[in-house]
Amino acid sequence: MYKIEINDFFTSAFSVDCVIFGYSDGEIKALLIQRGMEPYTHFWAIPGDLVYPSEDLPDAAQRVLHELTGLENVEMHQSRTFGSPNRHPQGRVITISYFALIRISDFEIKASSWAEKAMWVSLNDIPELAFDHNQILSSTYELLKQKLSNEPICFEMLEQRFTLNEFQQLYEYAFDQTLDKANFRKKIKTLPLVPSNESQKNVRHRPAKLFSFDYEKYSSAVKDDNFQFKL
Amino acid sequence: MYKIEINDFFTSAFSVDCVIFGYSDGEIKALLIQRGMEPYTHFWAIPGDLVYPSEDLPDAAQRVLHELTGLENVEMHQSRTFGSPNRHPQGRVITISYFALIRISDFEIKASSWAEKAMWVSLNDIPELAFDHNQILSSTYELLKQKLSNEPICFEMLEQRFTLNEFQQLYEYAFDQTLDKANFRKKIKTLPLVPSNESQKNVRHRPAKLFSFDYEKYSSAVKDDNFQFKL
DNA sequence: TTACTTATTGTAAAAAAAACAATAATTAGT
DNA sequence: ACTAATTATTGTTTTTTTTACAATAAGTAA
Repeated sequence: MYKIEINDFFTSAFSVDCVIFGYSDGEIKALLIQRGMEPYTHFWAIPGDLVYPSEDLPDAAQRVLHELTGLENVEMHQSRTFGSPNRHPQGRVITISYFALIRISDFEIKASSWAEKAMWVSLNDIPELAFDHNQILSSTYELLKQKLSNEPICFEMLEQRFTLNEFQQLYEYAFDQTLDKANFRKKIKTLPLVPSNESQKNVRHRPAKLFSFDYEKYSSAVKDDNFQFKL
Repeated sequence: MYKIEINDFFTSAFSVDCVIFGYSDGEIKALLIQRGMEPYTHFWAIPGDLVYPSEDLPDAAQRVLHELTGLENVEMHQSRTFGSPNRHPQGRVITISYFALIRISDFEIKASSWAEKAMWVSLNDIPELAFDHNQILSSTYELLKQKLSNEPICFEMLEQRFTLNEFQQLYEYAFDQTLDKANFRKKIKTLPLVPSNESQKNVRHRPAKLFSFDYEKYSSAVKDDNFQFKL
């Protein structure tokens, strides 16, 4: 049997894949690109690419996302790592998936580098994706749902100002259940939601008031009162 | 500027690190080895090693754990991935950490391959470890604690038969709080705990009855009644 | 028999969640 | 100015869950 040498190990590469979630029109969406490059040319995919040999992973995620979609300054968190030996046709490539939630309207997406297109796709309409990206996306969505009930991250994808109904609907969508409106409002009374003096426009009924989430108040409540977000 | 070629990417390696938790004498412990090899010779470390170029990650975790500690057939789950460019002095090595919970008394540990020693170390007494292993261990312990409150994994580290007090004490240790015994027992009434006809031995007071956890009943309850473990 | 500690059951108070009902408010359109 | 439409908002009651605390019965080793 051939004896493996230390250098035989240093023959792999790794990539980062950036699962970016957004919310609009009552649906959670993911940012996808169309590949303009081998392999899987013209397939839709999660934005991702190889990591430079001396680049840190979070930096790589930011760089790759920017190169392919134009998105800048998006802070991502680690999701899972996928490493089947044959997941990449060009060699052994392990991928570390990262994810972030952003407000769709805050960013302009623009396909560049080898991305032919970039667009938001509702989680209900995800096509067949390149590599094992369907698996990456769905496992990251599970992680997202878990975080949604324990951390106030939904406000990263809601508009900066939102109605309480929009807030509720996001949860109803994610957990696939309807919630009692009155009780929902009682529950969120403990959260640091700041009412603005503006309201919904162009609706032919009483408009809902717009609220925003006060992150500072939230983190000081967590520290001082041991407050715990839970929905 | 030097143009990077595809082959420049395929110059990295990756490893798996196996965080094995156990419970005895009222403390959660981790299985550590002492390194008998460069780098970090004689340092204590989490059992881990490089992954073969065409080996799947879960397989690698099992193999490495077996080679270093003698443990066989331990099913592990993925924790996090650590990839700082300089975390390994011999090159770019990303590590994927895996973890498992086992019953200490069910296995005999035996250092082999390049491990000089292998032993269980209480989480209260973890020394300085090789590489970034202190960080890997503590972040995996956080993950463990999170899982402890949502999944019935504690029974993987309790003795196969345990008293309700031992069960309670494990939670008190992990979450660093005392619990009311009467209320704890009411809470766990919904769990499929099967009383055995044996009791504690060699105690000079009424012995506690020994229970075991019925995994089959649990999974069918999850499926049929939508039961959710929560402690 | 005694000391020890657990098992087991109970009760009352407090808090949280769920279910449901009623009223107030605001806008677009007529 | 009025109306239809629909949501916003508050309130009440019931049910369930959690918490706190107490008391008694029971089994074993010394």
